[in-house]
Amino acid sequence: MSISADILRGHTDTIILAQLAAGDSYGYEIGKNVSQLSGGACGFKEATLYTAFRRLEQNGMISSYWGQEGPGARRRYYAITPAGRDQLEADRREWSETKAVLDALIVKEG
Amino acid sequence: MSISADILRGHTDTIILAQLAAGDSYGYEIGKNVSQLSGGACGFKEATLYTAFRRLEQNGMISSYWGQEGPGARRRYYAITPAGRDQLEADRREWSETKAVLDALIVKEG
DNA sequence: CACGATACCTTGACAGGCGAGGTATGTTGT
DNA sequence: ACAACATACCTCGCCTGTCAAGGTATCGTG
Repeated sequence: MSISADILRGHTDTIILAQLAAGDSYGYEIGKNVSQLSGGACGFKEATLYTAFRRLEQNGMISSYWGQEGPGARRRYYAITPAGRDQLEADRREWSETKAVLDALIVKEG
Repeated sequence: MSISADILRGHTDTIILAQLAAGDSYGYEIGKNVSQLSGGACGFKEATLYTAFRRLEQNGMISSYWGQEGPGARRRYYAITPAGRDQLEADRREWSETKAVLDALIVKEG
């Protein structure tokens, strides 16, 4: 986990939306995927993840439903909403600008 | 201010260190520089800035001294310490990794 | 039947950003 | 002379997102 929580802060929702843009998924899986995709550089703590789901659902960015697996641990699936896709678009644009701005502020001297 | 505070969070100290790496400066000036360098995309609120100075000084990343201007508003100058430069190096490396990881998580689908 | 993996959830503490408020000096306009 | 604004500093307390710690339930394996 070489990327600190404070730096990830603010990207949590975006990362979740990006995962859901590829298809419905559930908490445990999203957590695993993020760890894997980041090469272990970062990952969500469970509390962080579920807090984010509540927030996103309350804001209408995602919706949820219980999966119909046979017997076994139940899963709550999440789906991105149209509003969520709009938000993701905006977040991606913001991320693009963030990179440019922080490169100017952090990487370059003075 | 198109870059949200939550995204900037965690970069505050790094940005200040990067500014001070180019030479001693004081709060008001650093604030102006950051706004300018970011093209108005982001900026520090005063409270944020001065909180960060306290934190950085307490952690030995910067030191401070009062400027000797003639009459006029007094300025407290800050200088980066060797430990601060080490931290800045580490932060820059982390930023580099952050860009790669978040590109993988946010920009690419699934 | 114990143990680990899967899978969900809540509570309370903590830390950083910042709105709101304050102080003091110098300059500029009327 | 006096108001208004820019410079320049500071603190208090709220808000929000993260997360350690704790909990629940099911399934497969030894």
